[in-house]
Order: sequence, then C-alpha cells, then structure tokens
Amino acid sequence: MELNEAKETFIQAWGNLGSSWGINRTMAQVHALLLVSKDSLSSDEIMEALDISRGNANMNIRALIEWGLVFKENKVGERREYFYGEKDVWRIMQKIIEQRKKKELNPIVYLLDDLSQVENKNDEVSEFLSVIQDIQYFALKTDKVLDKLVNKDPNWIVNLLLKAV
Amino acid sequence: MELNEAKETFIQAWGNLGSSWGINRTMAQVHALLLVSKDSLSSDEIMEALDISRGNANMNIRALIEWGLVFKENKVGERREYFYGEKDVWRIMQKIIEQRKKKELNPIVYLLDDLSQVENKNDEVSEFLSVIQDIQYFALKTDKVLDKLVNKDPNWIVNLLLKAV
DNA sequence: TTGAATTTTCAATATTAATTGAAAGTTGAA
DNA sequence: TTCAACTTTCAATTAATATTGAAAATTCAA
Repeated sequence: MELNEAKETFIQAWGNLGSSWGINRTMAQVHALLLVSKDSLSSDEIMEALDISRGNANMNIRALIEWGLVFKENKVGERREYFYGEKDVWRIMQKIIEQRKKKELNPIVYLLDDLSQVENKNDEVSEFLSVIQDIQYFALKTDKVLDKLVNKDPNWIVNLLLKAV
Repeated sequence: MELNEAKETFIQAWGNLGSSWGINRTMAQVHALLLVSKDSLSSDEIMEALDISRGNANMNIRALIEWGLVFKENKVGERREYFYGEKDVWRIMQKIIEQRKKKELNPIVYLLDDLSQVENKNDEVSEFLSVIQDIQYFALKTDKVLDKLVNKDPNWIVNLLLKAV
C-alpha cells in the first residue's frame, strides 16, 4: 500500500466509524485528515481535501476545537486561520471519552436520580426501584472510573488495563 | 411521583438516550418497557403501550432478542408469543458492551491492522505508522478489557472498579 | 388439508440529521 | 474609515434512518 492511499483509506474509514461513535462523518473525517497531516491546514485546504462545502468545514472544525481535538494556528503575515490536530492518541481518547460521557452517561445519572424519588409504598414500586437503583449503581461506578480516566496520566490506565488482562 | 408516571418517564427517557447510545429510539423504548413490566407482553400489548406499528414492534423485538436483551415466552394454550426482558442489569450491560464492541471497536482493529501494511520506506511513512500504531495499541487494550468484562462475573469488574477509584 | 390467528417482510412514507451555498458578519492592513 | 479577505450563520436542500401498513408467509387447531 502507498502512503497517500493509506491516508485516504484511513480518512474514509474513520469517517464511517465516526457514525457508529456518535460523531458525524465529516467531523470524523476532518479529524482524521488533520491527524495524518504533517502541516496545519486552512479551511480551503480541508474543503478541497475532503470535497465538502465551506459551511460544513467551518462547523465541524469549530466542533473539533470545542472538543479539544483540533487547534488554531495563526501564521505571521497570513490572514487566514490554519488548523492542526491533537496527535497524542491518549489525549484524543480522553477528549472523546469526556464528550461521550457528557452526552451519554450524565443524562442517565440525572434521570435515575429523579426516578428514585418515586414514592415507595408497595411491592410493585419496590421492584421498579430495584431496577432503577441497579442501573444507577453501575452508571455511577462507570462515571467515576471514566472521570479518573480523563484526569489521570496515561500510565494510570495502562497499568490498570495490564493488571486486568 | 407516581409509579406509572415514573415508568412512563423512564421509557421515554430511555428511548431518547438510546439515540446517543447507537440504539434506535423504539428499540430502547421496547427494552425499557419490558424492563419495568412485571409480566411478559405480547406484540399487541407492546404496540399499544408505545403507540407504534406492528412492523416496527416486530423488528425491534427481534433485534432485542438478537442482542440477548429480550426473550420469548410461550404460554400454554396461547398461540401468540409473549416477550420479557433481561432484568439483570449486569447482564444487560454485558450484552450492550458486546454489541457496541462488535459494531464500534472491532472495525477499528481490522482497519488499523490493514493500514499497518503500508510500505515503510521513509520518514513520512514512519510518522503515519506511528499514529496508526498508537491507535492500534489503545484499541487492542480496550478490546481485551471489554472481552474480559463480558466474560467474567459481576464481582470481577466491580472489584476492579473499586480498586481503581 | 383448510383457514383464522399470528408473524414477518418490505416498498412507500415520514422523520431526523447533515450539508450546501449564498448572504451577513468580522477582521485588520492600508 | 474603507474594503477585500476571510469566517460564520442559517434557511433550503439533500441524504440517511426509522416507521408504517398492507400483503405475503407461517403456524397450528380443527
């Protein structure tokens, strides 16, 4: 396989995988592009490389900056903005986990907390509460572990994983 | 809050959350409904409770059975099928992890394996390979941990999590 | 077998999400 | 200030996904 072909494959595949990861195709593609680009790229270069519109490029670059996966660079004497990607895969994982946790896990925690307030007056309610509380238990545990994960250094989790496997 | 109100809230919220979890709204709702239903329900009862069409109900019940989150029950002297949900929250987590791993993680592992085959003839390629291999490293680690997770008993992970936090 | 009850399929439709592109907004050098 | 370069916004369009509902297939008691 040739390098540019491999990069192209990576970008396309990362885009597809993004879909199942709750990240839209273009956002994942921009991320992949910047991940394998040696130099920072302008909006126009990104539009060109991925064959997408200006608006689409802009929105997804902003989203990636929001996520902390992409950064701006201002070149001296240049008006336009350039962008480069976070290259540290560990940090990339952290950021993605952080965002997915916010979007997918936190709402569950709040929901279950609310639902626990149901008046516990009979067996049927107890049974419902038991389900809710079981879910809550796992959700809170997962939440805590992921918090640690995004706050600690790479070795913490690597050691944990090694111990586990 | 009253029980039926709480159940209704749970079903609706679980449906919405399903979306961000890569599970479609109806599938998540059917799952939630069966999770908080004392008795098993027929297709018609599910259609009625969630106000969805026969086709929709059928497809999502099948998908849930496929995932191992819902089971059939045949009542004696009754033609129609009844369905009940997996109530063990630990097993539910296992099944969901199993499916998401299959859909989200495995493709990455295969992709990276492929991309590693790029001919390593110069520095630019080395740099690309380094990114790919970093991702591969984390992907494989995560893959292994999740494998353990779905094969071991609840205490294994709970202990691990406790140790970690 | 037959046929009513039930389940499954799938083309058509509806819903939701992503993308475009042009207009409006912003920026900073001259 | 002014104005061209550049960025952002957002209504309209397109694409992707989910849902419907009726027809076809299956099942099983009689």
